[in-house]
This record gives sequence, structure tokens and C-alpha cells, in this order.
Amino acid sequence: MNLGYACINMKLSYPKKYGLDQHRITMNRSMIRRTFDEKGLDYTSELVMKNVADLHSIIQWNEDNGIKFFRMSSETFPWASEYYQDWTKFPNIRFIHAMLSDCGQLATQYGHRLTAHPGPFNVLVSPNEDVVQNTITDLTIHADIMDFMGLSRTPYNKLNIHCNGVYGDKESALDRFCKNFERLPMSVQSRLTVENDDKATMYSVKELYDGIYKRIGIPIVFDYHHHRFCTGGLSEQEALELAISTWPDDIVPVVHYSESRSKEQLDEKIRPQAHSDLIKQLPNTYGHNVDIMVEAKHKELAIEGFIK
DNA sequence: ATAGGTCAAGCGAGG
DNA sequence: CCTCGCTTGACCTAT
Repeated sequence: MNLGYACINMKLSYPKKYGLDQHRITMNRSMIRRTFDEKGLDYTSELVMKNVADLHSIIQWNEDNGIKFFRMSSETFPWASEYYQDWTKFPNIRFIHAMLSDCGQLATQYGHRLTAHPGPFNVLVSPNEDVVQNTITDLTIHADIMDFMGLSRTPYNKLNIHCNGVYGDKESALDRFCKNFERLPMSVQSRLTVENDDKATMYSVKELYDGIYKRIGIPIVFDYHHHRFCTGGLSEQEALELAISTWPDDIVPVVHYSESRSKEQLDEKIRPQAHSDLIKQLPNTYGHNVDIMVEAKHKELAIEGFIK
């Protein structure tokens, strides 16, 4: 069982704040549209080179600190949708490829599991063709980066998304998910997973199982915290085990765990779905071997105390 | 150097 | 109709 954290390393991102005498390390350097238009691809490439170099540092930091599970940021290549069609034309692409390849080799050598979680704008269930097209683009970019790293084309290195829409008709929305799945490149299809939602009106594990897994066979990521708000009539154990059953035998399933911010901060005004800074405990895995992605605002600091 | 306003994309919930 | 939150705050300008 591995514990992981997502996208940001607090100590490395804010070294001063945590009393470290070193420069900032982050894979989240980005820019607004206007800057992208003004400064162009050369400047973009500079940010990307720093981001991928820092990914290497983060992997090494993770190894040094006993962490073997990490979700990569989706912001490593700012505005990638504007240039992903032909990576070979991107400035310094040889350096970037080499660095990503090194990152992948390092992770593989250390036995680290690297995953990604493309954002809420990825809506495979959308009735709007433009939205679906943008989704295909964003997922393809994520998969390309994983390919550059030499990561497996399996859900071991998962690309995880939510359905992200209902439109008053789940049945047809789920239909569209399965139909649009066929339009994705193999680099995406082979890694894609889907996660249960934190709203009762959206998708429970059971609904994802019936509507997606049964038809296209992609694994379900079980989120403990979300399940509390959308049980689909299943207990935690039932939902967990149903999700686990969708994973290939030779790949350890991933689950997400977080705790309520309103409880942690003793503030009832905070919406119950919000994530806490830290966690008090680990989830009950009911004896199953899973990798646990801990979604806490303070990132790696939340799991430090649980790493053996 | 820091603070405050601003910032690609989609959706649903809450005010 | 507007804002928030989500995966994840980070960027940019004025002071």
C-alpha cells in the first residue's frame, strides 16, 4: 500500500515558509493568455523546461522521503493545446524529451507510481461537440507527456477524470461517455479511469459501474470522501469493493481519501465537501491492497506522519 | 517585496 | 444572475 499526494510539494514550493534555504521547486509555472500571446513559444518553453526539471527534483525528493505515489500537475505545459499538434516544433523539445524520459526512468527505477488527474473541463459526456473536442485534446496532451516519460499504457499510470455533467439525463450522458471513449487515442484509452462524484445528483460508484465499466471496462477510482455525499445506496465497503473489482488483477487499485474541512476547522459554514489541510487517520481498506491518494490542502505534509 | 485583482476551459450548487 | 469549487492557486501589476 502506497500513500500519495497531488501536484504540489508544499515544502519545495514555499521553501521560505517552511524554513528551507533553497530556491522554489514546482511543476506549476504557468501564465495568462495575454502573456502567452506576447511572449510566445520561446518563453513558454523556458517555463516548461523549469517545470520538467523540477518534476525530476520532486521525484527524487519523494524517494528521499519514502513517498512512492505522486499525482503529476496538469500545468506543466502551459497552453499546450496551442502547440501539441506537433511537439517537434516546440523550442528545446530535445531537452524536454530527455528530461521527461529521465523522470520516467527515475520513477520506474524507484518503483514510484505516477498518475494524472486532468481538470474539470474534461467532459466526455458533453452534448456539445466543441467541449468533447477540447476534452480529447487535453486528455491526449496528458497521455503524450506520459508517453514521453515512458510510463506504462495501463491504469497503473492512470489518467483519471470525472463525468463532470448530467444535463438532466444520466443515461444518455453515460452513453456519450462510452461513445466518445472510442474516439480517444490508445494512449488515453489504455490509461483512463473514472471517479465517483461528491454530489447526490451526480455519479455514484454503482452508476459508473453499470453505465461505464460494464460497457467499456475502464477501472473506477473510489473516493471515500465523495462517497459520503453520493452513496448510490451502497455502504462504504460495498462501493470500495465494487470499484476494486473493476481493476485488472495485476494492478493495485487507486482510491482517493480526504477529510472534511468544516470539521477540521470547526466551521460549519464551510461546505462539507471541502478538503481539510491535514488528515487525522487513514481510511479503512477492509483488508484490500490499494494505493491511497490523499487529497489534503497541505499535500505531502498530510501524509508525512503516516509514512513508515 | 508584498498585496490585491485577475485569470482558458464546464458544470452544478448555493446565494 | 453571480460566485464558488473542483485537480491545483499562480500570474501580473501597482505600490
